This record gives sequence, structure tokens and C-alpha cells, in this order.
Amino acid sequence: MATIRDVARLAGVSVATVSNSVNDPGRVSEQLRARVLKAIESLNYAPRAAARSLRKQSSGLLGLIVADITNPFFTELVQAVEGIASQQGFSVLLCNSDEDPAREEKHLQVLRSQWVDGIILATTGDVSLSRSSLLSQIRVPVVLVDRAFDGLGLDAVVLDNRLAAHQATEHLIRRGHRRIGLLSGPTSVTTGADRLAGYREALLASQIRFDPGLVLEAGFREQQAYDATVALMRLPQPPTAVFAANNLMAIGMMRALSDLDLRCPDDVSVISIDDFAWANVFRPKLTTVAQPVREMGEMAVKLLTDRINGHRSGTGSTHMLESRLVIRESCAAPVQGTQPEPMPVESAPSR
Amino acid sequence: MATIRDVARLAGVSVATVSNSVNDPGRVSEQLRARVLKAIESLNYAPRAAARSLRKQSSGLLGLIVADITNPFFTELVQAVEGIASQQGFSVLLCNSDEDPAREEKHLQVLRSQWVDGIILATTGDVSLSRSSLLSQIRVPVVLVDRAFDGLGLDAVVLDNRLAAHQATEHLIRRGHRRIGLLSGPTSVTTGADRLAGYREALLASQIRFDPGLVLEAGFREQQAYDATVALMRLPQPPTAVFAANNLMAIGMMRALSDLDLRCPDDVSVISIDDFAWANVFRPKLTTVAQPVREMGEMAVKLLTDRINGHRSGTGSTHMLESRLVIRESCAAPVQGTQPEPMPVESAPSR
DNA sequence: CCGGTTATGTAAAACGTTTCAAAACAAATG
DNA sequence: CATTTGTTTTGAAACGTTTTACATAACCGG
Repeated sequence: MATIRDVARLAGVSVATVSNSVNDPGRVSEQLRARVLKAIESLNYAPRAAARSLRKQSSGLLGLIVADITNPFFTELVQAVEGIASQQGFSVLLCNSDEDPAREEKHLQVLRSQWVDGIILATTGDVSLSRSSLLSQIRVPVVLVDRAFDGLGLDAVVLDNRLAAHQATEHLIRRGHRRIGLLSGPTSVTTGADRLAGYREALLASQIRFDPGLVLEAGFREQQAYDATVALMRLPQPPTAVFAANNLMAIGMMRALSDLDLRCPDDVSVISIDDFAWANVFRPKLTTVAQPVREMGEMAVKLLTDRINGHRSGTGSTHMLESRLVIRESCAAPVQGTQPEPMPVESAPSR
Repeated sequence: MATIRDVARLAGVSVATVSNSVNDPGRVSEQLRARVLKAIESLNYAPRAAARSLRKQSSGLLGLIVADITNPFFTELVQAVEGIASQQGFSVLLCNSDEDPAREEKHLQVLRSQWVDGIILATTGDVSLSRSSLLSQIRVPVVLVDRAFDGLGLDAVVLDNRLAAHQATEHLIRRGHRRIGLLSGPTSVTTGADRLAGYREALLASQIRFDPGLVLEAGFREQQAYDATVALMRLPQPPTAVFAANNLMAIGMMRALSDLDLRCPDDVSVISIDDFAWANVFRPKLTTVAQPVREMGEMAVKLLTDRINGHRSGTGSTHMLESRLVIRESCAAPVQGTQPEPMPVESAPSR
């Protein structure tokens, strides 16, 4: 293909002039610039990114690693990140770790040798020793998203998970529920632990006793949530409402309820964290706590580019965004009749 | 960061030897190789992709352009492509055109200057003149996916859209339906036109007269499908079943039916092309015609890498994959009572 | 002991940009 | 007119690899 020398030859100028007329128009006379541009046009010249980044020591590439591309939360994140990044002149190298820490590490290696200008990382699982050492070896800016971890002083943008879980739980309590099941994520990751904490806080605030038997760990996965929901509803005293800590678990839960022939919200109320485009196509329409996904993506890119451009330095900080309750149809007041052992709904605070 | 010279210095060898011990182990003695590897390890050296691709004239990058990353079909495609590609040592540069031809063109420009080794393109809309000239300027292999177009002799992997639509329509006919609505995609794209054709074929095969009033173009979008469904059901003689030509339109349709207080499949049966993970979480579980998305992704990568490696040359061909009917709960026999003007269900073929 | 093969290592030339420093030219100043 | 100042233009170095072509040493059959 055409190289910069070809353009120079055709325009009758030096390669330096060609480069300048493209990258620093001020440095070259109008007349020459026009000639150069014409030559570029007619040769259909496009500079080779490899050569350019070799010389400029920067690739114009951003790495984005997500834990599960099929999860709508991440899909929307990808969309947002890709949009803003390309708007700012960056292309994004997408990596999907598929919840596999080993793949995540491999991706990090690749990004390192691609010398991307920065990395946005939605890490899978907790941070292993090897990964954190890998991360500290990488000399480019990294911003964490969704899940944070400390110790490396990285920037992070996360949901206020405590608040989100609090909102969800409180909404159920307001509707009169006191036995509220929780499908929890793994407590080894911040999103798991913090959402559990928010749930407990909300119970405490309403003086409802925390019952460990009502919280089941379902690893943020649909199938596990299905099983957990079945287990929950087969309890001698099943919960009158269930709170799923993410979207996939909400789906598993809905499927289980449907298979158990339990009607929602008549028999059991349901709420979850993560709103998604089709939450209102379900029947009933799902009441959820929405994350500002798009904002999170935008902020992550902003933090990253600020660091890349040197507008930001020092150890990073964690940025918390607020969730928003989206009330639809899946939460109702508990119906006494549906309980095997009808309990006094608005009664004594303890128990 | 550490360069290959640093490694060479530390190991006490030439840079050529370092390069060889990594890329062509046969050419260097065991002893030296060990020393070099140790040096690499201790310096934590990673070759710079930019320099390497400049010299090798190939980047190890694949470009993937999808029309809408939030559409589960494309999400799954991305997942498949990314998986196989990275397995074969390629990284993928993901581009989302968001159904905007202008953005698609911009992405193509970027990919061209990145000198990706190949491009997988799920093009948005019909192929404009500028795009096709752009495509023919790009000197790297391109394989089309989902939507094909001729004239450029490109490889393509697509669904047998005629068959898929035929299967869907025929399934409804078998259940006894004769007034079958169609939410069609734009006929300017192959997926739109072919699915419409398949629908008509199936009607013809069962000697059902084609009624243009029953097919509404909804641009493959959810909201348009919602509106179209409402229009369809408000017809003096509404259809007893509706066939949505893709997943997003199926969702819009379900939402509309629900808002219209029409029960599915009691009042109206429903089927669509594109299976997706949550089709069986809906109530009723959706009967769909599934595309072999993963296979399509795999085949696209295969075709691409074959061309990249020179195992394949000449003008490309179109590869059609077969769809598969997934029967769940959304199709039932039409109930006479639900029709405003009860019509003889199994009666005369014409009208 | 010599010409020839094989094994191993290396110097140096690419690859296609950007950019620094200097050259060439024009204009302005003393 | 000689010098300075300012504006355009350019030659050449640098970026970090891979790879070609060659050098050296070792080995072997004659």
C-alpha cells in the first residue's frame, strides 16, 4: 500500500512536510498543504498505526476487560465505553474473561504487550496474588469498574452497593415484608459483601432480626439462583419476598418461581439490583434498583484519559455512584393466606 | 520499560539471539536459550506489539464491527468470535456501529489504519456506495456475517433466512392458524427481505392467501414492533398469531400484547426468529427459531484466518447455516371465541 | 590437511512513522 | 549592505522489533 514516501514523492515535498500537514497544519503553508492533501487523497493513503505508535510511544488503544459479555450490565458498559472512547479518538480492545481469572490474566498480558494507553478492568472474582503483581507491573493507567479492590491505589468507579441493597430491602419492608430472602453474590468480592451489608443495615434500621437462613449465596449466576430460590421457598417458613443481588440471579429466581407455580407478586414479591432493558417485558414487570451504567462507563473513560493525558496523578481514589429505585409491579404487600404459618405482619419488631 | 536490547545485554548475547530464542527456539542452543529466558523473566520483558507488527507487516488484530452490541444476537456473536480468535492468537478490536452507517464507515477507516489482519463485519443497513468503495479499498480480508451483499465477492456467513421464516410460519400453520401477522425487518436488507420471502413461501405451500395488510415493517426495533403490534391487533380482523422476524421485535410485541391485555398463547400465538438466553424466562416461554450464533462466529473466524494464512483465495462465497425450531409455550391453536368476528378456522384456503 | 557441510551466533538492514535540529529562504532591522 | 529575525521546509535520527546474510567454529569424509 501507499506509504508516506509515496505521498511525498507525488506531492513533490519531503516526508516531514507530509507528516506536518496532517498532524500540525500550522507549520506548513496553505499552498503546500493543499498539494499534500490532494496527493493523500489520490493515493488513498492511510498512515500505519504500528509505525506511528512505535514512534509516538502510544497506541491510541484502550483495553477493556469485562467479566461476562453476555451480562446486560457489561454489555451496556461496553457500549458506553466504546462510544466515549471512540469519540475521544481511542479504539478499544475488548476482552471477555468469561468469569475465568486465568483468561483475565492472559488478557492482561496481551494488553501489556499491545502497549495500550490505558485499561478499564471489571475484574472477575477476587484479586489473586499473581494478578495483582501483574497489575502493578503494567505501567499504563488502570481504572477498575464495578468491583474495586484496594492496595494498589487504583482509580475505581463503583456503585454504592450498600445503598443499593438498602434501597431494595427497605422498599420491601415498606410494603410490609419482614421475612425477606436474599440471593447473595460471593462475599469474597466487594459487590457481594457490600450488598449483603446493605441488606442487613436495612433490616436493622427497621428492627427486623437478621435470619442467616434466609440468605443464600448464588455466585451471581442464574442457575445457582434458580436452585437457591427453590430451596428458599421450600423452607418451613419461606420468605414473603426475595431480593436478588444482580440481574442474572433475578432471572434464575423468576424462572424458579414460575416453575414452582408461585405467582409474583401475589405469592411472593421480588426485587433485584441491575435494571435492564427487558425488565419491563417480564410479567410482572420487575421492580429493580438501577445502576447508572452509562455514567459509570463515561466516568471510567474520563478518569482513564485524564491520567493518560497527565491531567491526573498520584494514587487513585474510589468513585461511588448512586443507584436509583425503579418501581414497577413485582412488589406487593405480603398476603397472610399464602403463608404456611401466617405471621403477624406489622407486629413486634423482633423476629 | 525493558526492551530487547536490555535483555540481550543482561544475557550477554545479541538481540538477534534474544529474538530467536523466543520466536524460533530451534535456531539457538539450549544453554543460551535458558539464559535468555531467565533474563526475560527477571526483566519482565514483553515485546512491543507496535514494533513487531511494523516489522512483520501484520498486527495480530482482528476487527469486528457489529450493528448493535446490546442485541443479544450480536452479544453472543462477539463472545464466540472473541473466544476463538484469542484462542488462535488474535486479539479483537470491537466496534459498535449502533445501527449508524456513518459510524460504521468511521470504524472501517480506523480498522484500515490499524492495519488489522482481517475484518468481520455485521453491516448495518444496506450497503451504500461510499461504504462499498471503502470496503474495496481495504486490502485485508473481510468476511460478512448475518447480512450479506454481493458485488464485492466477499465471504459471508448467514442464516438460511428463508428457511427460518418458513419454519416459523409453518409451525403456526400446523397449529391451525391462517391469519398470521408478520413484524418484518426492512426489506432493503437481506435478512429483512429473505424472511419475508420465507413467510410468503410457507403461506403459499399451505395455500393460504397472502394478505399484505398483515405484514408491518418494524425496522428490527423494539419500539416500532410495539406500535406495529398494537396496530395489528386493532385491525377489524386481527391475526390469531404473530411472527416477529427478530428478537428485539419479539420483545416489543410481547410488551404490546401485555399492555393490550391479550393473553398469550390463549388469545394470540407468538413466534420469532432469534433464540436468546431468556426466551424461556418470559411467561409464556417463547417458541423461537434459533440461529446457530456460535457456529456462525466460529465459521466467520475460520474463513477469515484461512484467508489471512493464505489457505484460501479467490472470490468469496456465501455460507448458509440452518436454523432450528425451539418449541416452548407461546404457540397454541387459535380459539374461535377470541376473534371479534369468528372465522372458520380450518376452512377454505382463500381468505 | 583441505574443501565442504552443519550448527550456532551476530551485524545490520529493514519496517513507516514522528520530530529534532538545522537549512533555506524571506523579511525586517540597524 | 550586513545582520538579525522569523517563517517554511527538510534531512536524518529514533522508536523496538524481525530477518537476511554473513561469520565463526566444529565436524567430517576424502
